Amino acid sequence: MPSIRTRTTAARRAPAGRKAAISRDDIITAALKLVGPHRSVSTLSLREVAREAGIAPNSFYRHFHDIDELAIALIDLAGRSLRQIIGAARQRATTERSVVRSSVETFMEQLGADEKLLHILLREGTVGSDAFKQAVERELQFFENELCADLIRLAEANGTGLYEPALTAKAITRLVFAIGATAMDLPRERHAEITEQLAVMVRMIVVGTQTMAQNRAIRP
Amino acid sequence: MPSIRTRTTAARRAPAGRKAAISRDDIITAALKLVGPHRSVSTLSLREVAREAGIAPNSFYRHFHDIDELAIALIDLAGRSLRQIIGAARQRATTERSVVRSSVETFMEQLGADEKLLHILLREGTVGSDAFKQAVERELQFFENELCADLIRLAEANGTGLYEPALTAKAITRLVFAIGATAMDLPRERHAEITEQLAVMVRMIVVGTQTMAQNRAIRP
DNA sequence: CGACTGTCTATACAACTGTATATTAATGAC
DNA sequence: GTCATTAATATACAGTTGTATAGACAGTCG
Repeated sequence: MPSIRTRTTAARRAPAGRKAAISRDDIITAALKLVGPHRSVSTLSLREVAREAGIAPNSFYRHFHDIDELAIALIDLAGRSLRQIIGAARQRATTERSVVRSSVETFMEQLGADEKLLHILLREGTVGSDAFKQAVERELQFFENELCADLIRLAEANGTGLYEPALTAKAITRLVFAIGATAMDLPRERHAEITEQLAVMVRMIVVGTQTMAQNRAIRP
Repeated sequence: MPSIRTRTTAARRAPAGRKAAISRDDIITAALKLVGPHRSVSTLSLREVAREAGIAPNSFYRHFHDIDELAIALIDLAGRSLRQIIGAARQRATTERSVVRSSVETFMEQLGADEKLLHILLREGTVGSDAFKQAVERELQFFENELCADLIRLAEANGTGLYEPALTAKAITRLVFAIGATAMDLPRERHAEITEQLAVMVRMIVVGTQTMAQNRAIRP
């Protein structure tokens, strides 16, 4: 039966035992070593990750309740990282045309680099548990929101209209991720070609939304 | 050492043994019972399918060399089935606007019906072996080609231009499948809403490609 | 009628999985 | 130094998987 003094000086959860020899991040790093173009997060086993991290299988539970919790952590990490990269690229571009171009190009560059993070985001959206898919969905929504704000900003700056900005952003985001997912498995020589195609496709959506806005303005 | 008479009367592979008690299709049917919104083809195990089909695990090998071969058969089946359904819907529609509408609506209807086939196509595109992904890619290409032909036909009939028909078809196909994949996990009440959104998105692409074609025609 | 041939089943095995239990080792508080 | 607390481990267990091997059954042909 614990004494009253169980409550330590520090208000919440004072570490009164052995120092942790391995951290959550170490496990995440180990998991990242295992995933790749031919290995999806959802097929990782607890034991496999533990082996790669050099710890006993059971030690995994000290840091993650589930293997799914690990997967969600990976997805969050991937989303945050990619949003930062794309965001930086977008801020460098000012005109609308170059925003499309530079975003698409940066996206495809990340695909070329063997950054596992993007692969995770692209591939794991359709498999795994519900919590799993919701995590990917959440990241995509972040992208949509940022893109939506950017589209509105540019439309105002350039005086072009915008039909349903939120839908436009959604269409662009989903299309880019879908095409990116297929490009992932293709040899790198074809990436340039796909970048061109992707830019044209996005252009279609942008021109479409502008034209539809104009037509609505003309005959309300 | 086999005698020369091993070659039977029938030129190729005469069935001279026990009649097959179970067929490839029976196994495919069993596998279809197992997949669904929360179960992907790539996670099916050989034993599981055999159990569902009521046969011994080893009997599986008589009909499929791999579990991957089964998966590819499922993908092919799903692709053929869906193409037929959508194709029929498209033939019923004549004007361009109704082609977009009815195709999208038929697509979403299929999603609502608990047809496992569409689920397979939507979900398995990004996971599994290479042969696996190629099978899905092949089916998507079929859709693209048929849609492309339809777009050209309609553009000529209506006198509207078309900027890069193949790219337009690709953009539409990928977008519809991407949105469909996310809709799959949502409650059915929201399907109507998503159908509307999807129709607008596709409209954006169509209007975009037409406008771009016009602009190209004006200043060549 | 045999004999053959192909289909299917039974049994078995090694590898792997997630997790339960008990044990050891390290750290900070007293 | 002692002791409680906690991290990490070792061992173990039941379940699953894919597949190898060998045998049992049912048709067909000579």
